[in-house]
Amino acid sequence: MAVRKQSKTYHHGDLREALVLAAIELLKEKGLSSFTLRECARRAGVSHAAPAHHFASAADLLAEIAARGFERFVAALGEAADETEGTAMARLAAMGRAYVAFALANPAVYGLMFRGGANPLQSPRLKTAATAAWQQLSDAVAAVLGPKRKDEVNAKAAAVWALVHGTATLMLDCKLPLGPARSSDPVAQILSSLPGLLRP
Amino acid sequence: MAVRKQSKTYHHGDLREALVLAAIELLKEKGLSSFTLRECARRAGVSHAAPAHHFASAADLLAEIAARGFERFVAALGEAADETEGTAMARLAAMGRAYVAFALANPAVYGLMFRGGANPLQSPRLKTAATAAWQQLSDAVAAVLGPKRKDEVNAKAAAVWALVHGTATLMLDCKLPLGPARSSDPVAQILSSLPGLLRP
DNA sequence: CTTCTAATCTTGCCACTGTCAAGATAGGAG
DNA sequence: CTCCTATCTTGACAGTGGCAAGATTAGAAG
Repeated sequence: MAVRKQSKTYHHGDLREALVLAAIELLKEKGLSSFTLRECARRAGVSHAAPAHHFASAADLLAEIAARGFERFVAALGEAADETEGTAMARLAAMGRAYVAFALANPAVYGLMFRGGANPLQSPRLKTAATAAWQQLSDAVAAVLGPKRKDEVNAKAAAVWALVHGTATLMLDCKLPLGPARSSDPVAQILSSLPGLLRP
Repeated sequence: MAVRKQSKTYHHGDLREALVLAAIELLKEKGLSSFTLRECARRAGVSHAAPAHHFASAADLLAEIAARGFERFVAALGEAADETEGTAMARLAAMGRAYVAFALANPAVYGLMFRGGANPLQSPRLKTAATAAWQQLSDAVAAVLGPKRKDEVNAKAAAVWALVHGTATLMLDCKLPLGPARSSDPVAQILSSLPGLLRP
């Protein structure tokens, strides 16, 4: 379905975009492990060597998808913060929930964003988006802590990032509740101890 | 180097073990992405189809390695707890450091242990080790919290797990300090806010 | 409008992978 | 000693990513 353009024209018209969309769909269906450049070409209705003219390698296509994912990710965090009124802590908590929700809604893309291919965060575009995300979270943490030394804000922000990132990856990889007692909403349960993280 | 047994005997003698060792070395050198069953066979000095008699598939070999990794992991956590005298909190902190240290020392294996192959934690052996690890951490958390409802202990333990797991994966995947200010020991910096996690 | 250049796409190939099937070898029970 | 069975080898197959050479066409240059 979707963008399987099967026109009779020799030239596709917008192959690059079609490949990206096909790849995202393929990732959603089969996951990263069975992602294939040739399958993307097939879904775009094009020969197996056509992608080479738009992406230097398969990893390049995935890098593009990771970059787009990170940009959507930053937008989602921003929206969560903007839509939430109340204390700075409430905004931070909303961002945390948005963080995990994004990961759960886009498992393969989230995986690409962090452990993407071999060298992570190398594309300048990806690095820009990652820095923006970090800045958002760091600012939210600073707003909660009030006037503090920059070092301390950074340390706390890193801890918050680790907590939400760990929650997301555990949910994705292991269906987190390893222990016997599983809550109806394990994510909320974990994130409820987020405030405690921001005290000396 | 290592276990490249090149004897002239038609039968290897201990191929299964040799394959596991070769695979672990290969993972250390090249990482999971360029892991290859045929390369393992080559390093064990054996033909490309020989491994099939010991492992049903390539994923099976990796599952074996993940299981062994998880067992070493559980042992490392236990040692960290046993070697540490002092408060329950000190023991928990030591386990957290050991957790991250293990991940950093065995990046590929750690990756296998959690996001291993396709279906994670499916082997019974792996599941046993995972449950043991969870129990260790959960007990340590319970010792810190004192007499509490089981639900609360589970929630807090999950938060602790998420924090250390997130720290480990971020260190592995992104060289964590995304922000500008990087500490000399980012892990210690993050784990220093672990105590705050255990307060209502 | 014609021509021609450069981008795009196809076909065909290579080395490599995991897995299967069939034959070679040898260790160990009887 | 014989024979059975586990182990290992050889050879094949479909599939992959990447490269090279040719076909096709869009769009600029004249």
